[in-house]
Amino acid sequence: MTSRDAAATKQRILDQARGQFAQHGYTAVTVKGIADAAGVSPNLITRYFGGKDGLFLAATQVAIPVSDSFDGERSALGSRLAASIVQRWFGTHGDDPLLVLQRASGERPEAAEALAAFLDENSLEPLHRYLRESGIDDAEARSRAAAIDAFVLGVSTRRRILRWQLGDAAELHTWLSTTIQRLADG
Amino acid sequence: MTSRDAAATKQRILDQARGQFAQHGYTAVTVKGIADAAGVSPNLITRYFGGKDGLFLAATQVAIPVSDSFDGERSALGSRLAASIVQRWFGTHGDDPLLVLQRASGERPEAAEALAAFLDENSLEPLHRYLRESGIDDAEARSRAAAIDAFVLGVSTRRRILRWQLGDAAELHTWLSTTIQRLADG
DNA sequence: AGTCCATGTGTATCAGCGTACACATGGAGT
DNA sequence: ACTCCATGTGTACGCTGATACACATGGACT
Repeated sequence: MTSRDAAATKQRILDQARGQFAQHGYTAVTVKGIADAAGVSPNLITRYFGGKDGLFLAATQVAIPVSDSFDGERSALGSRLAASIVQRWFGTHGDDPLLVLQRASGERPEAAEALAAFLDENSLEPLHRYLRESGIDDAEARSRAAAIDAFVLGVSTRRRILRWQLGDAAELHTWLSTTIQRLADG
Repeated sequence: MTSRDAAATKQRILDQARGQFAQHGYTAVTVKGIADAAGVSPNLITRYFGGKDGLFLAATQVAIPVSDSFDGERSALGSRLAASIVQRWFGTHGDDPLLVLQRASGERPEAAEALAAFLDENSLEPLHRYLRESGIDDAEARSRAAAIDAFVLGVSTRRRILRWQLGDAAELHTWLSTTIQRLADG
């Protein structure tokens, strides 16, 4: 029907793909399933993305968020990080490519690598640098950075993989904020 | 060949199944793959476990560890928990049914539920109770328990899903111990 | 030695998946 | 009005996965 707009159709397919991959991983998701959800024939997926593999690849292109959480006093680091996380979870529309990567990490080794690399670059390393620059000894900074990183990943996993119930945004912010601050200050 | 011992064969199948499910989830693993790895015809899986589903079910039966980590002073809680975790990771042979549950959580909803329930019962709740009994206000105890729980899950995910490198057992113990203690003490 | 059942295999079947190939059709440009 | 290509579909095909069915065989027991 008629909407005969290639760009929009592509986007619809991509959205549905991300949604299903984010929920069920790679193998368990079928091309036909995605096509049906997008209201399209399976062939279009082959045409537009070169096949299931290409579609998956396209669905995992992660937009790197410019994080300003690492500018400012350490006393408010927890608050800034918490705000950034809460916003990412409650504010963003559509499924997170990072979740797709985590879900598919067992079936596609490169997904695990990509996710690990992303977390290293965008969480672990910046944290480490920030803490060190705030006057903390290198080894200790590394240790605390790893703790915060693991904590955040754990919360994310609890919430998105295991469907955790954790109150509203404000409550979540408070909890994340104080916990992260605690880990940062030692 | 020749070993014609039903119990042993069953166990071999089960071990291989756990290994593959723990690595790749459910759908991506094939009955033939497990059978080959176990040196057996696929039919035996149908016969002994009633099919792929039954095998998965059998592979996720988790032996509940009697935890003594919650006996003792709070000042050493981190150390006791860390020891328990390290031992579980370095000491145990074979793959962890809990990892199977986590990996399959997207493809089999009941796996996600089972894992969440297990963590609630064996991590979150005991922690909450322990902290409260050690004289901490209820809401605060709940908050700290959730923090420790999420942190441990995060470390586990980083390590097992994303193949984290984190030194030897002793080093890991120290880090876990101090971090958990920090979260417990507030 | 002979019987019989637990233990295991070879082959066939059926369904579903990904995708290639031929075909339809709307709509922009002339 | 006509052409033509981008956009989309219907059908078919090969492959693989799970499992059902018929068959083989070792070894415990008489």
